[in-house]
Amino acid sequence: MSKKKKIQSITGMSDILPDEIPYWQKIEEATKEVFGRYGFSEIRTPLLEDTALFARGIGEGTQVVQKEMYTFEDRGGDMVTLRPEGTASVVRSYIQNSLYAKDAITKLYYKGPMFRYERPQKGRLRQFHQIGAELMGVDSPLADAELVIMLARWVQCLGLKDVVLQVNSLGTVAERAAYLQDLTKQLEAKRDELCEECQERITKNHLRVFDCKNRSCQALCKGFPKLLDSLGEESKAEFNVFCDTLKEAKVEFSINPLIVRGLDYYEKTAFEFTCDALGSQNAFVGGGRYNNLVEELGGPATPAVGFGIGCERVVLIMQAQKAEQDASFQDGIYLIGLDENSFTLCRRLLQDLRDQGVFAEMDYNVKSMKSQMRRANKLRFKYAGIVGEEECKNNTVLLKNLESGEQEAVNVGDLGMSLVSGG
RNA sequence: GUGGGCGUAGCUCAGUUGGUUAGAGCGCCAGGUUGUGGCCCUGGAGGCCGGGGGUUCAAAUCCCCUCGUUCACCCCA
Repeated sequence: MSKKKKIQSITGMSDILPDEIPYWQKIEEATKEVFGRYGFSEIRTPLLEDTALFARGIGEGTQVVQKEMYTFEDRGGDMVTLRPEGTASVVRSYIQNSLYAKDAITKLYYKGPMFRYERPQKGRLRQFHQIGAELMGVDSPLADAELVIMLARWVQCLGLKDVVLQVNSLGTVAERAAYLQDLTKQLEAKRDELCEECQERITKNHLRVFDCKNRSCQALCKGFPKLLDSLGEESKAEFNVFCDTLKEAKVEFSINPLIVRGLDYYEKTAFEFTCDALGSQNAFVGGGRYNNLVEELGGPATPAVGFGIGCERVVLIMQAQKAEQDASFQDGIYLIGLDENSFTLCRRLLQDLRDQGVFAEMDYNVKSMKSQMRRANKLRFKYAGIVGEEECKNNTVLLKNLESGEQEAVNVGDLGMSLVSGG
């Protein structure tokens, strides 16, 4: 090992190693398959955007914008930011490329890394990956429900267990503003009885008071009005349609009036998928409706609904719930050359087999048979192809099935065929 | 930004009240007589005990600082 100082990855930015890749590929396959079935097309946007996009889109006052963005000045003097979420970029692209002109309804999904400067913990990294979808051009609870149903099927497709879906309605911007004003008044009246943290929340995060762990705060909360109860008739009716549609599709959910979204643009429908396998950060999907964002970013007034999936969190669930890994043998052949001549023949054979579509491997140096056999077994190859003096002379390969232990001499020319048909 | 836990071999961890050449299991490599893997046996490589400073005759062990990591708060996917 070198004595030079080791360089390691940046805090909160981790490698996804080969062992973990199968989970990621399953997730990506399920996404392409399920989202495609619901009419969503993939879109890829840059990781780096004008800082103003997020400041305006997510909300100047949010914690994400104020404290968590990777923002810096580029060489030309412009302020740029590594995207902390995907929706703002998609909406920007939607406007910039006039996607609204192709059809009144636009369905897009994306996947990729996001960046937030936070303290890492279980299920939270500084570079993390999200899969998200946006349905633009429709203001209907049917669209909201469609997304949630799609997600439920996606969860099913991945085989995730013990998943809980919680839904809520935040009301329209006007309804929420009126409610918050009322709530603020009531909170102010009881200010002295609230804990220190909640006193701060009065001005910053009113709704968070509801899930304060402090017992006296909890007791007081029972007396405060709930946002869901204060909605107007229309919002309530829409929320009911949303819930009924989920029920029709046999999607189980519970109504949680405390579900709040952290980004400013959300209104009306809000939802979260959670799983206890995740620890403290237990939500792996969060989403909701945002009817003002497109206009806010300079596009035509366009209602929209969307969600974001935290991929690392999904991987955590899959790992926690994984079934026993089967250590079965995989199709393919490991070639073993016992001497220089045989080894050279094996190298040629290796290339032929690979060209025929066979998964084939071998060493780069002639080693003892024991050593080569051990590696064939370690890599879980179903077949070993042994070549020594005898085989060279007869132009054959001793094909050994490592699973059964049986072996037979096969003509070099027939090897590819017997592997393809017999494998 | 705040608080707690943990940094000893590639991995998981032992290491007694400070006391010789710092250990185990797994993994890796090589052998166990002629050309046969897994199981078993033997051997080997691999550690400035995260880094720096201090106390001491003596520090992996005690103290301080620092870095890293992890969990939680805040907040979020």
